[in-house]
Amino acid sequence: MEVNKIYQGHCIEVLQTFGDNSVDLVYFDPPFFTQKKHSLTNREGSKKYQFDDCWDSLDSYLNLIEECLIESYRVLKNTGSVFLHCDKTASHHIRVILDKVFGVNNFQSEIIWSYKRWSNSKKGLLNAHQNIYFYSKTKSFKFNQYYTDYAPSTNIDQILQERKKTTDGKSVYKKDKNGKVVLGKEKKGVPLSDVWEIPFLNPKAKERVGYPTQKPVLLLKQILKIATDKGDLVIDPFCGSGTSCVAAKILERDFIGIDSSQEAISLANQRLQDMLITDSALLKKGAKSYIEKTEEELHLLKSIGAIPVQRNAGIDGVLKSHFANKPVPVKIQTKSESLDDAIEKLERACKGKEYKLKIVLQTQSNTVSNRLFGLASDVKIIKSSHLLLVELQEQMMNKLIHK
Amino acid sequence: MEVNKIYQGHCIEVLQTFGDNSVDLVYFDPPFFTQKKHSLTNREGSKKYQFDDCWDSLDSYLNLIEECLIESYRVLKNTGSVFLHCDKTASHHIRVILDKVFGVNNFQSEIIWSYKRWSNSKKGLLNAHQNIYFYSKTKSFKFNQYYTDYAPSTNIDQILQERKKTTDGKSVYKKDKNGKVVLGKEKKGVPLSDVWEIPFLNPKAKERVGYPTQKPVLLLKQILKIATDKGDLVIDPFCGSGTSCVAAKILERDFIGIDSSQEAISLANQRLQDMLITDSALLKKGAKSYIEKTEEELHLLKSIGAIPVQRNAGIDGVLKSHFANKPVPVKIQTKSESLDDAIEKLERACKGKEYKLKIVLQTQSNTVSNRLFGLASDVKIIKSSHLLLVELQEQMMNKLIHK
DNA sequence: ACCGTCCCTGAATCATTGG
DNA sequence: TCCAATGATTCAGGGACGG
Repeated sequence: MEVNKIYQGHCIEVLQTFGDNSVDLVYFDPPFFTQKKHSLTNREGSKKYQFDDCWDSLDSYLNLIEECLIESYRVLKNTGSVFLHCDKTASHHIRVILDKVFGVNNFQSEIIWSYKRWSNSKKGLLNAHQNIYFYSKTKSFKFNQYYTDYAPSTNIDQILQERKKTTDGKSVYKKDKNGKVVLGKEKKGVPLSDVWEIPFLNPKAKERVGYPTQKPVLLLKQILKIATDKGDLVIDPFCGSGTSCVAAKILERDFIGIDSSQEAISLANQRLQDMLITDSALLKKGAKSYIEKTEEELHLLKSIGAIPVQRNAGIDGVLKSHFANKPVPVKIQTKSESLDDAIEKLERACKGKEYKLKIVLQTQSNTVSNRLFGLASDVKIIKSSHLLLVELQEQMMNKLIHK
Repeated sequence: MEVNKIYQGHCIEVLQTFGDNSVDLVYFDPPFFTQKKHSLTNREGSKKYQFDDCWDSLDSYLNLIEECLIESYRVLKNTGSVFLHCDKTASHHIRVILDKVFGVNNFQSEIIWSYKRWSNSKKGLLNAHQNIYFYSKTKSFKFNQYYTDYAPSTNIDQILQERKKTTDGKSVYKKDKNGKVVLGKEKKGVPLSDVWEIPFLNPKAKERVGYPTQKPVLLLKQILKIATDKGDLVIDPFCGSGTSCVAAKILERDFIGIDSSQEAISLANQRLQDMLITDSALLKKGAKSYIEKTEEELHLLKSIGAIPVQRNAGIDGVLKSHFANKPVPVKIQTKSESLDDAIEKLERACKGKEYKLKIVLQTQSNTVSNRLFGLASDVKIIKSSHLLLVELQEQMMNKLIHK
């Protein structure tokens, strides 16, 4: 059989043409049993891709999955494994099948792909994850240990210090004769956990090709990295728009894609030529880079019932409840700002918008604003409780001194 | 049946004594199916023998779960729901049972409790989550929507603008005839998602009591908050060390715990008793009940640079920096308290201690204190920024009306 | 009870502007 | 020309509504 190609056909029939023990990884991303038709138009609006995820019954769906998994099991090498991607709808039934086909003891992990996404008005909790089941064919499966950064709260410096036991059995940090701490051997980081926070493919991302249920390349790369080496063979029996194939090509793994839809295959082939991958700014810079407020500012905002605003200079928050049917923007005076500066910045940020009330939270005990006199401004000043406290203490101090 | 009590016995037998449609929430945290560990412990030693007596087979384990779920279903009100906490070993089988007993359509969410954990040297991915299945008895289940912060990458100032559809179906921001953007209605925040990152143990509280599978109180509180109201009845048929009972008590829900082990029950009662002892101690000082600080109070305290103090009726926090070489106690006026009440409580709590400054944070716009006149009290009143805001808005409203 | 259609959301990218 | 700030845009997937 030829690798690095996408085959058209029913996945079981195509799989049957492959030999035993020849594949390193099966990435299995079947329809999720949503009983819905999924359709999406591509970016130019020229083509509409859709696939039917409607089934006669749960049993007929599960039968297909089972047969396909049996074939997958057969073609896998002894060091191989399967990653089965599904969502809450049928995950439990599918895992029962996986137990049956691969064996309970070859269950390795339930990977949770978690993401933030635009919300909706559902009663209940917002859906924000999908499940990936990781089963190996045997105990001697291939696994590349992968280390992530330490949690931000971890004191890395401390971890790097060497430790010793004192005579009374306590563990303390070792110090040399000059009293300096001894740095220990290199630590690799924390082993990758089974909860993966990877951004959902945003509607605006160029990586999107218009195929429904498209997965981010990043997710597939992570799977391929931990379960295969360069040159290994990856099979995706429901390849759809071919994300797994793209990831395999990037990481120099061989791949075989299978899909029943000719349209999907053309699309996947197109992607393999273009290799259009956008790297997520969010992931590159980190979610923290968007946060520009200090803890104190956040507490102050929340204590007055405001939602923090991170992406607008001049506005630090918006009150949850409107005033006169309009939102109320809030600006916190910074240490280096005069009250007038703060007011001006807020005014500027509100240009072109009809607010009925704007708030500046005064945090510094400087003189009263000059700007407000004689001006018909709807900016109002409110002193922070902390400022009131500081002013009170100053007053009391003065009294104590004068005694 | 008596509430706020822990019963000893087989969960099914105890459940059978309860009436139909009488319970608001069942928190179901069964023992893990330890069939696999059974053989492991045989090799390693006799330490874990306590677990291996339970189950002959997976089927007998699942039978127990099923019977117990059937009883749980019976006792639940139509607005009630069940939260079933389980471990990956048998979670899929248990969910099949849940589908059977509660109905596929009453599946609401698979909650992922994810946590950071110390790494081990296991081959494969680090286990860092557990699953909680949320099923309701009927469609009209009780659910308290709970809103969280927007993602830092969201431009909230922008999404407050109203939108409209153009003739060609695109969504654009609405503008009035003067070219100004039109501001839309109030936003509450983002609905809580089904992935909950909660630390294994609350780092601040000395929560651990030594029971093997103890769950953090925070996790249980979150469940109770979204699925019950004050005064509702919560049942935990496998209550173990009684975390759910503790959470229920904190949040003023009624609870019934059931466990077969007398040891577990003593432990759970001990935990509840500890809370009671604190209560009675507080009663002597004049407190009414165990009060938990709300998030608002915590933000208020932190915004003025105070450290929250738990479980002291007269003092809610202490300032980080001393005044005149003495600590400064802070009390927040509660909604139902008059300013004088608050002052009196603070004074009483401070009796016998030489503070140079005591602060009451006024949160309600009631009349000025009478008590302070003519009294040489060192209690000082500071208005919360939120109160200042509310007063300002009232003033402005009055002006608008009088025009 | 069951379609199809429309409306509403907000995360995060892309596009444009401004310095 | 480059960078940061911010305005514009997309679309899954709920609910509501109408037939």
